[in-house]
Amino acid sequence: MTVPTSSAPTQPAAASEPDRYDPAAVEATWQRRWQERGTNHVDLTAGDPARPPYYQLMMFPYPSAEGLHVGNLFAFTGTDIQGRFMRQQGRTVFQPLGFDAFGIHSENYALKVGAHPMTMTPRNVANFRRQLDGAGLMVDWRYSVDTSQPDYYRWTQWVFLQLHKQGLAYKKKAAVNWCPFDKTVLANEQVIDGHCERCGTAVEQRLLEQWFFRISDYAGRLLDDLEWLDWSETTKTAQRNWIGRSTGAQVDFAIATPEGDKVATVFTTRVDTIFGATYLVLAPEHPLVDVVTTPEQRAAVDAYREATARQDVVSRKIDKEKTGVFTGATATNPATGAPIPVWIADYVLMEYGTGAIMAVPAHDARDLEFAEKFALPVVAVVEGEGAEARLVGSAQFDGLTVEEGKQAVVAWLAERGAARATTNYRLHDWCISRQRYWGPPIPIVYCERCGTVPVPESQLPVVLPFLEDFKPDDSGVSPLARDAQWYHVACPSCGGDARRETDVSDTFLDSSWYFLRYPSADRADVAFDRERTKTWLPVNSYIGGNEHAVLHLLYSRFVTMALKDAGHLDFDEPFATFRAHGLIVREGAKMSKSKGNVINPDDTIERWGADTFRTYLMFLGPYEEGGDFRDAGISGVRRFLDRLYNSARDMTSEGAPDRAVMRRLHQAIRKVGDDIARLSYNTAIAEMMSYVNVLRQGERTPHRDEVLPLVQLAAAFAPHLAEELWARAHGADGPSVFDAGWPLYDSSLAAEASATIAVQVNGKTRGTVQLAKDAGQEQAVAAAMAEPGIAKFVTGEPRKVIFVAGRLLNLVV
RNA sequence: GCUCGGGUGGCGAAAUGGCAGACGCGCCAGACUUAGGAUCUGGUGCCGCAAGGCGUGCGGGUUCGAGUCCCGCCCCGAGCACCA
Repeated sequence: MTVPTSSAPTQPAAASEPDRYDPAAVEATWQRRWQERGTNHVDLTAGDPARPPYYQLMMFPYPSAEGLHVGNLFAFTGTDIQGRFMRQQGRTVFQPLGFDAFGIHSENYALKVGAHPMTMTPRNVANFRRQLDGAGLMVDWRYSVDTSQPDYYRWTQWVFLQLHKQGLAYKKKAAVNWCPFDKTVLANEQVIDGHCERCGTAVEQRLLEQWFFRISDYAGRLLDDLEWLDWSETTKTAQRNWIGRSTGAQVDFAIATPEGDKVATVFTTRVDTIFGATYLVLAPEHPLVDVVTTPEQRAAVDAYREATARQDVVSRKIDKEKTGVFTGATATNPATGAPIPVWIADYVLMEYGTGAIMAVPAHDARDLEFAEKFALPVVAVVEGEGAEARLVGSAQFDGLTVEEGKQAVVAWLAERGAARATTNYRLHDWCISRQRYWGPPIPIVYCERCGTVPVPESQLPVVLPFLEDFKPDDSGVSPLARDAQWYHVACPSCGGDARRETDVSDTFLDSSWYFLRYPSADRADVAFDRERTKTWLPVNSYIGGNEHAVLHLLYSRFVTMALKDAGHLDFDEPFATFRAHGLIVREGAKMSKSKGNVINPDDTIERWGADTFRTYLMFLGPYEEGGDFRDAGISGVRRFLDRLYNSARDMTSEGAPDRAVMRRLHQAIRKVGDDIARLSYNTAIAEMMSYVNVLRQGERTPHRDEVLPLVQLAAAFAPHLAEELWARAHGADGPSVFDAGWPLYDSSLAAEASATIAVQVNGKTRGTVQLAKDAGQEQAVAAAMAEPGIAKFVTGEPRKVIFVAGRLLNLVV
């Protein structure tokens, strides 16, 4: 009773043999049909008010030459299930996908294999498309992006100009992280433990002119919104750590010099300990150092400053041994009036706070280490630990708690104009300059007469020229400078001789706004269309890896806020909901090429089928925690899909469905729906397996009404198989199973007639009794006492009886 | 050091304070088979013949009842870190 649907020849089987699930044939058929029928196409006007728009976003991949990684597939499948499920729930789902094709990664790979990124990238993208379609993702490719194409990066450059217009882009000569291997500047976010995130080389300090974005201006907003954003807690925590708010106070210390008093302002989070501040430390680069240093100390101070300047960023932060030099100057502690010495030391950083601290060695480990090394006084002003801590030796503040002390001391100092409460952020401005080739040229022109001139929007894109030799060098200048024809340009302002900015922008700028582009990807005249943006954004649901918790997600939020402030958007936050998925490992170990334990999706799909692969990836463990891919386990999922297939093959429409089976079905409808919605895919699959076991119990012939709803439940996980079985039941030309809705849940059908009650005696489970659903305590006790196995533990009258209807009875004797 | 996660059978894992181990892998036994690395059925936390006892990293506590809540530790993973 099956409708032959596959154009691919099925295995020639003996007439007596029933047909078997053939994933390759089913998947080829449906991938073709989806394409022919435009099943994955979405109407971006979202014209049907009964089907409200739902923007489901997945993190677009970098199209590597190696092809799709299982990690990609794990991420995409988990997102795809959400998108397909929402479509079944009646939403108009937009679930686009594109390619993050620019960047050092591609460029380095091209250099390594002697290829050119401009020719290599389209090949890689095509291979990714093939693999992604083979995995059965519900993607509307009509709205895709490739960040390395001029029709995309034209608008990346436009985004730069919008930020520039607002004064959020600026150039400064700065000590930057320089990777001597990749020969480029790295953002702080790309330096891991002093090493380049990409190649692992130790990062050096270099002074270069760089373009920065003033993300630090947005630190407060970026932090505050985390309060209400519906994001994975792990991601929010990572962002909070990164932004690093600390509240405290700035305090002014007068330093005596021959030209009169100078003021050194320090930042402290422990102003309550000011009575214990026994010396002052300035960062070596602090502008006051020159002013306050005495002639006797000048030589020592200069030598120390020079040594610090020579030191690279890495060793300054990693050498924990305290060093420093006395300036010869004396400051006055504004709380005690006592003279305290002024030192310089490289453990105080110019970039953070005010570049100066008051040292309280009694209550700060770093200050203590320094004080001990240089024999500076240590004065304790807090006694006790934690909540018990009280101020001592602090004049009128004695006896206050730390918190009370902070308030009182800052207020007292503020009265004399010597202090003010402030907030500091650890977040640094975002350096977007890259002295590399494979990225969008920063749209700036330098004119001798007009200075720094932004390229007019009408002249975008500034096209990245094809450079035969794009290899970076040690000059600190981008390879683009070598293309004289490109480099020399007429000033857009005066028409005179000018030269182009040769830096390209950071890949993270490309990806900071791609979700805005998707709905308008077909538009050549605007970055993003007002109406489409209004319909589709903010993104309803974003799912991706936590490796982007700070970089990509923070930058996207910042750029969105900046574009909003410029009047281009009317929302602050781009992603209403974000969920971080876990990491996938294999047999307990991280997958890596060097270990040779990488799973090749092509091989796995060929062997097991895409539907089995998808479902198994989701079955490994909790989606948000990741999972362990064990090769042996996949057969269980395949067995499940086989049984689903066989159930549909064998099902009958004669007679009526079984009541008990239908009860289990309705319980499953509810649980699977709830579980998918909360990304608990592994338990959703377990529930379906459990139901199939009921369905096939004793090799019974299942009823059509028992089987088809299961096909719908499984559809998001195994879309090809579900379409096939659905089409066989409803005709090959009928609507897609994804437009057939979600099976109706009927709580009266799901309800159990009787309940199994656990009976405990003194909290130990001694047995169970079967009771009517609405049975009361008396009936429960009577039933329990009628069981000899239970009654023998009950001596005399129970002292107390705990009864939880439908669940448990506890007799306390 | 600070901030988050997480520690449960042989393995991957389930469990609104209410029968710990659902579901799957593996394993054992059986059925069907010329065959089984196919399929189906049953079993499978540990100790014990059994009755029963013991079991969710360790130690306390709250509760009629704790994997779950509280306190103190230990271990694993992630983020931040001379950030004042």
